[in-house]
Amino acid sequence: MGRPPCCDKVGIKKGPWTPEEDIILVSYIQEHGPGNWRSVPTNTGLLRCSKSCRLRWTNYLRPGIKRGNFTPHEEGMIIHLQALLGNKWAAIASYLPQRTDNDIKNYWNTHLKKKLKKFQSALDPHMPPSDSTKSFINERRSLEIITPSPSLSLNHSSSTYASSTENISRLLEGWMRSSPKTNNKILQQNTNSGAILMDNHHQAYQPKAEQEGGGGGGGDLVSHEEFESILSFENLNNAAWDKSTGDSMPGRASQAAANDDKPEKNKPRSDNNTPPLSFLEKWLLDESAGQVEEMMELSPMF
DNA sequence: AACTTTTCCAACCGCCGAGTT
DNA sequence: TAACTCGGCGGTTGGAAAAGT
Repeated sequence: MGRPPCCDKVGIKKGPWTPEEDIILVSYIQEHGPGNWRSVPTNTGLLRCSKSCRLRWTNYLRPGIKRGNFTPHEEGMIIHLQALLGNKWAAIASYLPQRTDNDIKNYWNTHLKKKLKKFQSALDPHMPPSDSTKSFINERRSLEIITPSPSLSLNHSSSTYASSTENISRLLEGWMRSSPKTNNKILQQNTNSGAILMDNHHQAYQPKAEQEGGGGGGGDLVSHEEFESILSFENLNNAAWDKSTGDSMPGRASQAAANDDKPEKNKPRSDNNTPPLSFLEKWLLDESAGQVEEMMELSPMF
């Protein structure tokens, strides 16, 4: 017979993750590393299925994730890759190592698809741009080329748990204060095995309080630098992508890194769907991405 | 101010290929 | 070889926040 079931479907919790659950998951992965998701719920006591744990880690908690503020270059890459590969979000994400496939998929569905649609209708000579299109173009010029789009920033309401590494660092900071004994142990492990809480939001993400200039909300935060220095989890950080060989896949990088010593079965299916990196990568990064950027500069839509 | 509509995205669902027994 | 699960993927959705009326 096959393997035993990964988790009992009865009593499985669904919905948004709580800070406490995040901490439990992060702490567990700090200790054991990502992978073997089946054992995560049972070993941690989390009332989540293994899939949910993996998704949470992959999309939000793993180090190296950049959120919000897609740059024009990233937009161009996504548009180009989508045209080339179709809706192979994992494959596309492999060329944008700091982005998750879910993020790219969402961004495509909520932003780029609409923009392309407008762009196409704007290009249609029989359909002169409407006032709304013109204003969109102007808006795009002023907001998204010159400055990051407000809609893309992570200036979400802070009334709900935003599930960012920012919040995790905030939570862990309090957690470390409250139980120094236990946490020293974890810290010890971190020193050996590396940090989980890398935060790559330095440029893209600011807490709301800081953005508003108040600074009150972020005053008691442990800085990202502190966290990085305290917790350096190098073997969980993004796998180095050897661009010269194209042998390894970037993106889902921690997974890839974690899977390096695993059998082939655990490697992403997209491996098979992705054209050889050496070709695409060169084409995208050297030439076409430049063309896209050029197009985006020339085109008011991008 | 109150209500409605739209936007956005975190998370779930179902499927698939591959591995395990 | 069959029956089963795992990990991964893409599509979709629920609900909170934002925008509009």
